[in-house]
Amino acid sequence: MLLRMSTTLIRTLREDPADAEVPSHRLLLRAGYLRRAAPGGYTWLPLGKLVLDRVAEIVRAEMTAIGDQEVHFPALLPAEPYRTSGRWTEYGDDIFTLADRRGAEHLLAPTHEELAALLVKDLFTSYRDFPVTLFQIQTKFRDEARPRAGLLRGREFLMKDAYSFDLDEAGLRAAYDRHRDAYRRVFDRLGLEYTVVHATSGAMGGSASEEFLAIAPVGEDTFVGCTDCHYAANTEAVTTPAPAAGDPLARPPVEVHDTPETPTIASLVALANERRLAGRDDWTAADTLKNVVLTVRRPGVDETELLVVGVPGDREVDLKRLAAVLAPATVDVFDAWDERPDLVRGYIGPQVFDKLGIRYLVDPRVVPGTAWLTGANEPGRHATNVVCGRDFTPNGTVEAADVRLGDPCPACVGGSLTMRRGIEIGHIFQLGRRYTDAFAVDVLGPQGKPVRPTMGCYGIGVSRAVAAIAEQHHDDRGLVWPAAIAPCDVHLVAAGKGPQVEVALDLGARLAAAGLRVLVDDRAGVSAGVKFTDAELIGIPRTVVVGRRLADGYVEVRDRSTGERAEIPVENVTDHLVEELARNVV
RNA sequence: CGGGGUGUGGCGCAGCUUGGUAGCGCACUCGCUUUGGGAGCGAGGGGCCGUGGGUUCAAAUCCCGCCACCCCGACCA
Repeated sequence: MLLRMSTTLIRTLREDPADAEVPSHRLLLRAGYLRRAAPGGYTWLPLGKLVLDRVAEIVRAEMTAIGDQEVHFPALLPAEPYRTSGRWTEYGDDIFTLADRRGAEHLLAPTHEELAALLVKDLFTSYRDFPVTLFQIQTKFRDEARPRAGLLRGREFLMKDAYSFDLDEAGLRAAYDRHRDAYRRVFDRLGLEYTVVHATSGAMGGSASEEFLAIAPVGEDTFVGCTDCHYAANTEAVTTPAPAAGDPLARPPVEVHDTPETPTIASLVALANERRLAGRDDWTAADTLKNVVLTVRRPGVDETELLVVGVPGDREVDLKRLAAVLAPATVDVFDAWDERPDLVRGYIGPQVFDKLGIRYLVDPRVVPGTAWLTGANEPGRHATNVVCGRDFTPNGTVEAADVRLGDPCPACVGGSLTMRRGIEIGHIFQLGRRYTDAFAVDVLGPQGKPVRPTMGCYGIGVSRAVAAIAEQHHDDRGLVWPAAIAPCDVHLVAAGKGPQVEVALDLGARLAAAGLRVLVDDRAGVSAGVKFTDAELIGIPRTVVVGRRLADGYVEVRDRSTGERAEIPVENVTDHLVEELARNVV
């Protein structure tokens, strides 16, 4: 392959585009890989398309290597299957919906679980046909509330999605593990530094789920790791170790105190110490029980219901974590205090929820036998020694409290949590039978009885992976592509007023004939300096300068990543580069 | 959806306070010179100033609405 800069649709920008903030977006625009064409939508220019295709090809190769079969579903779909599965309403505003000329409702698919299940139902009738996994690489559509950061969050993006079908749990686990391993090979080949974290399954439903996060400061996902062990999890999926339970009946009785003008935890703790409530002057926010009133709305239902979450007073309720637990229901902070005079704002205690019929969930730290300083459900009054399991009984526990640096690791003893940010580049799920149930996908089993397959689904953000690679592989001069996905292997720069352009084109043709992908900067009237800076911006692994030493029979070979330069005789260049390439690709 | 910011040739920006019909750098075209780290001189082309309305003799500039983009938050396989 030989691309000539003089004729290819490449236009580098000397300055940073004003509306591109993150490095990948800025550099992909500046170096001529992308142009913004629509809100959250980008045109891939020739260089960008080459990179995107190479990434997609690596993904495809690893998927087919584990026996997945490539198909291609339509992106434009009728609403019915999504109504049947419930996702038409669950996905809500994130789905692009449209009507055809007869007014029939359609959508632009955000993913294809429904279609995969229907396809298997359509074609397979016997247990002998299983297991099977289908995959496709296709443009996906989501009506993101806020597209941002170029390719990192678009409304239209390229995704590899795979769907496995197995007859039993063991088969599903095997398929899941097979994809987990394949994903590691994909991201290793792409040159990404990443981590695999436990995740929540969100609107997808199902049980086990892990996310692959490319580590980058601009990532939108915060994940935690452990200082001592291999534990890693998305913040939403972190579990809190519960303290040992005590005997609720061994605690002193509840005392109610006048605590005027203490609607906040800080003011309450200050007053409790000042007045030595319950004989103590060492109260801290962690001794208090904060009760946050929320409203929960189930998809497709108009009415909301009240939910109160109790957390130790030194923690905030992390709505993101709570929403992940409650999904697909959505949650908001309650603010209609006028409508509920029985809830005394700032002085709410859990003693009354049972009577009021309000659902009450607590942080795992609130175990039976723990005693709390909390509201007395009267203005200006709080109570001490309010004991879980004696004075109130929660309806369950919930992971809603914020996670902090230094919190104890849930997987080992003695480790503490660290926090970093990452870009979600892959996500794998054990879905179970949600979709096969929805469409009654049954096949004939060995005893002639129907068997219902169980599903897994596995996604890789292909276009997002390009951005993630750019985030991890650049310097202050431009992009520095790993050899496996660079748009070309060699960037030939013709620098000089003599026969350099002609020689460079000739050399380019020989390199291309030897199987290399070549970009030749054959632009006339462009100074050497401009060509060098453009080569650095574009970030192809090797630059070959055909310049002033040509007269002596030498060209210069530069390594974009290390900056190393070597003078090589022209006649040896082809062998030299072919050999280097072979070494790099290993 | 809430808060903040910005919309002026392809890109980066000035002009707006104090209305008078648009300018700078880069890029682009032509000519000559130059040619190993973002060249010089000369001559050019390209913008209904995001959009709709209003005020005014006159609006890029003042007023109102809308749209888009960026950042923070909410949301989000």
